[in-house]
Amino acid sequence: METYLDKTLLERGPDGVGITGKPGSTKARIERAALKLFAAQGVDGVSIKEIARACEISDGAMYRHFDSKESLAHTLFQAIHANLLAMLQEKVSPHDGLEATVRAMVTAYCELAEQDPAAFAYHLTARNTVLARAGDGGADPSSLMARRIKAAMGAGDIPKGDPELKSAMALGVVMQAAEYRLYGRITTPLTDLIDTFTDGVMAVLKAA
Amino acid sequence: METYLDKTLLERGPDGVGITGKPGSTKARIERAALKLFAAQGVDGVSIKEIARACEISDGAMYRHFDSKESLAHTLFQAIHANLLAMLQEKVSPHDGLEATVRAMVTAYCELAEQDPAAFAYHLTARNTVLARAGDGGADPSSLMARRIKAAMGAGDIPKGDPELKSAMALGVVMQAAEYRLYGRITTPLTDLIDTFTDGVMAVLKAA
DNA sequence: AGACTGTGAATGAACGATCACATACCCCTT
DNA sequence: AAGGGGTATGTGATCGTTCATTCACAGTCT
Repeated sequence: METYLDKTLLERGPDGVGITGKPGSTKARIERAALKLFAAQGVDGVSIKEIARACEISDGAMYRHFDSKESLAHTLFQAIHANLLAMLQEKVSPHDGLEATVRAMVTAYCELAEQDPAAFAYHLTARNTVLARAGDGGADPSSLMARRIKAAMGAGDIPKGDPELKSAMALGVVMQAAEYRLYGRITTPLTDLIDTFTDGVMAVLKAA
Repeated sequence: METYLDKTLLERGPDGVGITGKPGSTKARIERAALKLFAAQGVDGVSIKEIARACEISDGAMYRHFDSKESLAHTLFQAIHANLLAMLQEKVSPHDGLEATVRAMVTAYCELAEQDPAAFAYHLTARNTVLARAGDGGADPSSLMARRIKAAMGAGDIPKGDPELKSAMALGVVMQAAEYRLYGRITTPLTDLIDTFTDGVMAVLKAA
């Protein structure tokens, strides 16, 4: 099942750079090829042979670097997820106010989406199929946001309500736009929209 | 590749009711079983045998009712899409103001999500993989929204900007929350949140 | 009799994974 | 500097399985 992701956008990512392997290494080339294909066709829609052909090695060689297709898909997702979380945590400080936290989060998503669209697209489509129900115990961006929102509610900065719900509504503002960008319905680089997103998210949070 | 959709929610849909076939008919039972499985595991993650077993018929009998798995998946998606559009168009009138239009759209999504979570979940995950880039020429809910937003911008009701972008941001408020609901992160029925969503969307649209 | 609906074995293709074998590279000893 | 053993890497044929689809056949209605 093929998607309609913007192919030129997918090619925009770093070239020989993988996720786990050293840039230029075979492992990195496998990861990069797999990432593009997973993003465009879904994990189930891609065969080992296809990935191997895309990075010009034999099927057998794949298994010198990864135990299985499932493990490759899982490794890639976890690495991207960890990377996103790191980008976020590096931008946000515990002393920041709500708006600064929102901006940090928006920026992290926008930067990943523009720097490495394939990684972002794979993360976007796979997050619900691989992330366990309870998540990793609140270590995901959304839980982090929910906690900040709860604190802001307690401090009276924004109206009270279900923090999880408000977090979803806030996240949606950015994520849906990012999805539109991946599918070519929006062409403005997301990094140019950080202010717009921040304002939009703040407006949602302040709404009753 | 299994997802972590809320299984009890998936079961909540109408039982022998399919999409195309008469309720209770074999065709309807196939459609219902396929819908649940597609929603939970993705089209590529489900085999014909699996669907057949789920509705207690033989593999061969499947082909008395559908040409292929792909055609079954496509038929289901198109029917749900058309149904969603009909629900929306029946609620919205050309004379309505922006807020009434927003409310109509929010209501359509929320009602489908609660009445038939499996159909909604499948629509949610499949819309990007099956809907062509240019869509069906603006006959999707989002394009409809974008047109209304553009008109409201022209009338000076909301700040000017890219209607497609604003439409994405507005849609995201509802869709991300709906996704959270499907994955069990929110337990409030979406139909109880129509006011909240409408307010949130309006806040986003009014934001600079 | 004839149309419709169902069965389950069969078919060929594609899949993920493994294997014996080959080549490249590095470090150690001479 | 030369040689040799070991490890890492790559190959492509091959395995058993599963896949979507087809088919001859059998009930079940009208």
